[in-house]
Amino acid sequence: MQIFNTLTKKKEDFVPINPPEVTMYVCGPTVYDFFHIGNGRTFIMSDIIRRYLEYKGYKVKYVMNLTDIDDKIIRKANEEHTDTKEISERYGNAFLEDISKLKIKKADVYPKATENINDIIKMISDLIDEGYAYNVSGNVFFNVNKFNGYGKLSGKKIDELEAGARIEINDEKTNPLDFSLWKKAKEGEPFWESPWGKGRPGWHIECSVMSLKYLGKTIDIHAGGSDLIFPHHENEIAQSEAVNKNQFVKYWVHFGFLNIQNEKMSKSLGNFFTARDILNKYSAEAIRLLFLQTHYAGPLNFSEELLSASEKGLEKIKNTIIKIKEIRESHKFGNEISELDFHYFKKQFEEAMDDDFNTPRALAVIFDFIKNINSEISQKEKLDEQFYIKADDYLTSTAVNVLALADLNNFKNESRNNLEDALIKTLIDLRIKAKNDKNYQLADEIRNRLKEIGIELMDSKTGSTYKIC
RNA sequence: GGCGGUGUGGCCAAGUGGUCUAAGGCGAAGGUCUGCAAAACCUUUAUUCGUCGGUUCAAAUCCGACCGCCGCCUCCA
Repeated sequence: MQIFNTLTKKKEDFVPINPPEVTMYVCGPTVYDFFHIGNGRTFIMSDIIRRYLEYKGYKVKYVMNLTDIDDKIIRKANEEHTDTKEISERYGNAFLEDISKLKIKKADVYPKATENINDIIKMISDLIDEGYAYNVSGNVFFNVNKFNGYGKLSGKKIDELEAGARIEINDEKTNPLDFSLWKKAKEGEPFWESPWGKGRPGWHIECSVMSLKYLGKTIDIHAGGSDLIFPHHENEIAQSEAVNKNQFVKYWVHFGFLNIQNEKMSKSLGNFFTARDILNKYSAEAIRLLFLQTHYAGPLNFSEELLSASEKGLEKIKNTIIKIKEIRESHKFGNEISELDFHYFKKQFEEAMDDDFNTPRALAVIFDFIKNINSEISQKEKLDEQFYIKADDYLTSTAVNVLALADLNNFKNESRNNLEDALIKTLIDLRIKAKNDKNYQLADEIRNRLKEIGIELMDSKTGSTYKIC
């Protein structure tokens, strides 16, 4: 398996430090608002990586932090005349709700900055003791010139950055590139006691601290949006490696932006949709399918038209899975044997995913598989049970478990509500009677009226099936 | 100014030296099945990969120039 590593700018063989364990850290949200669907791309694609690693037999330890204290949260709290805790809890909970709706597997831990203040203070103290950081009347900064490898992730050079000179001049810093580890509290701001006085942690330090605390000195994978490469991840490397004297991260993974009309979706441009709003109009699976159709590192132009197209494509996958399940449950098997090479499709799927999580290719394999399955079903009179077992296994392990493009629980709820099921079956029976009497007007009326309330009937030689939309 | 990404059919998108007259999805056209639908299947839908040159027996794929779009360098997934 190969992963493109931002640090080396190459695809590299994936060799975890301590197999079968894989440690993975993903930069989570700052909880000051609902997250937008562009942020959602990072969460979903990280989830795909995690799920595929599990498919490969790795035991993934997955940590995602929640930044629950920072300028934006303070500003929001002031605007609403409340405190930062209320804001961060509100949006932290909303975040957990939304990622759950997006069918993202839970992290092992969602550590919060404010719950790790002591560890943060400890790391800052260590950085000061070792000469990497300095305190200027209550503000502590990291001295980038002290850290040799500064710029190695983003490919930037310190002197060139200085020449760029778009950095705010701050008299307290010895170098404009130095970044805050500890921010002195201003009047009315929330604060924690520290050796440098009342204040709060800077943004970058929390990831270094929590990554170390929950996953160790060197972790396998650290992922996040491309906009975090500089300065956030660069700074994390500097802090962590300065203190730990160990390589911080083995594989850096960065996700491309979600664009709207070719522009990066962002809060500041105002061109965003919250994941929440999108989920009200489209299924989580369609959102996932849309994201999977583009490689994770490239840009993805987002539009509702594309989402609708994905919703259609998803139907094809879902219909096939439902059909296979129904045939298995009804035991309507024959004894015809399929020549279909299931092993080939499994291999193709794995080759695609092994190649830096090439989900567009993996999807092509799945769609190809589905076409073959349906083709077999429509060409042969009755296939044997083995065929359906293998087809079911394949789609469950790939489309359902790795890509989460279908939720088996939902299918069950749809068909297992006994009363509802019996009612619909009664109507179906009556309609078949009408059909047999060539009373097509009545038959069509039953079908149309059921459709109006969201129940779609589909006729086949053996009878009618239904699905709830 | 520095660094990076990207340009493939109507739309989205994979492919980075020969298997490419280019995967897959959406859309469109025709057909099979059906009382009609829906679903599904079959067939068709790029001799061409931003433009112009070059390297090579061979290029969407390598090199050069040019054009277009986007991003990072400031908080940002």
